[in-house]
Amino acid sequence: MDHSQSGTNHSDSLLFLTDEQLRKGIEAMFFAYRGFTADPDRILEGMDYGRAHHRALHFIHRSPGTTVNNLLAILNVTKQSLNRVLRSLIEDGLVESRVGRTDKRERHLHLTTNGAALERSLSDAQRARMRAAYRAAGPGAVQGFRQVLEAMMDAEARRQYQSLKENPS
Amino acid sequence: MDHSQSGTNHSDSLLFLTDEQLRKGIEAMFFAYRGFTADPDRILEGMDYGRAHHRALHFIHRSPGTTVNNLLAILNVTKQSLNRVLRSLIEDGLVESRVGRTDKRERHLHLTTNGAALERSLSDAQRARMRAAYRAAGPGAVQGFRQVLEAMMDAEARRQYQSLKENPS
DNA sequence: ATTGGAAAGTCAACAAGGCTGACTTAAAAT
DNA sequence: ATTTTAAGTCAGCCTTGTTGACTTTCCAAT
Repeated sequence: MDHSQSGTNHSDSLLFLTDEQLRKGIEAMFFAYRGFTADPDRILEGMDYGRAHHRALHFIHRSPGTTVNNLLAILNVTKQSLNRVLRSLIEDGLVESRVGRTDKRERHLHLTTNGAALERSLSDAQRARMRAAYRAAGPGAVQGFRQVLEAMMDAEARRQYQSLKENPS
Repeated sequence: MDHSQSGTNHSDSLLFLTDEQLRKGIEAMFFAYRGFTADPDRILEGMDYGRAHHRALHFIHRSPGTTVNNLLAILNVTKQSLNRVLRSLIEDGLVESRVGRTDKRERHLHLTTNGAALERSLSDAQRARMRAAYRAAGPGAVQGFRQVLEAMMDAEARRQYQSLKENPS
């Protein structure tokens, strides 16, 4: 790769993207993601839970009855890592694991009443921030935001994101 | 908070934001951040370094001569945590720590030639993805993306983000 | 000039949440 | 009947975050 221009190029594309513009985008992602996770993190600190538990609760809420394997594919962690999280959620009565009726090897995951309550308090906080950000940025910004994020995903993540999109619970 | 409508509200704002729209934004952040960090993570795996080292290299490159305290404020970690990372970078000759000339308690951080080379390979990869995402999303999307991210930051992070903005290296 | 406090660094101990590898059980698929 | 798949578990390791206690250096105010 040619570094003599540090990658800046004003001539070979539809957009004029300077390294400076790209770097601001990178830094915006870094600082914004911190804000994005801040409220749920605050709620969970002091409980025995962390961000990993939040993710599990979110996607079980999103796709009730999902299997462990489905969840592994979405979260992109090892089953040992997920299992530690799920075990504590099940032991604490926030998640229920039901043996599959057609395929008894599978475990189908559901939130209990308590689990749904915690998930809601976490997602309320996160939605409140997202709502405030959307409103501050204005209607036009929302679409651009989602378009850039979607284009930033790996192909497999985008597939998962879109299939969640098409399958609203 | 009233959950009877799960937070959906079509009447008290400029924007019509359903919980579904907000949740898609949340999931977009989750999947996109994974893509955002994927390329540098791949480069660093196998080296003794991780994401924490990447962050330090990025902001030292961004603000050469920054002090340890400045870096702590930006990264929002404890000095013990940062110190472990900085120590390995200094030992390996990627970062240089210079005693301050006016205030000798301070250490001013600079990338060495080797440090700058690694930082460049990391940021080249990250910029390439950001550039591709921007181009795929189109010119209008870029501004919306940045506006929403900026509005999503905590006040202090936004201040830091903007002061980096106003002070291009 | 002394002292108080800030900046930096270090040590020890710990926790969350990733990982690999090896292994079991049960059930489905071939 | 055998192989493969889904789930779960145990042990051990790594990175990166945390607290708390402590030292050294050095500026700045009294």
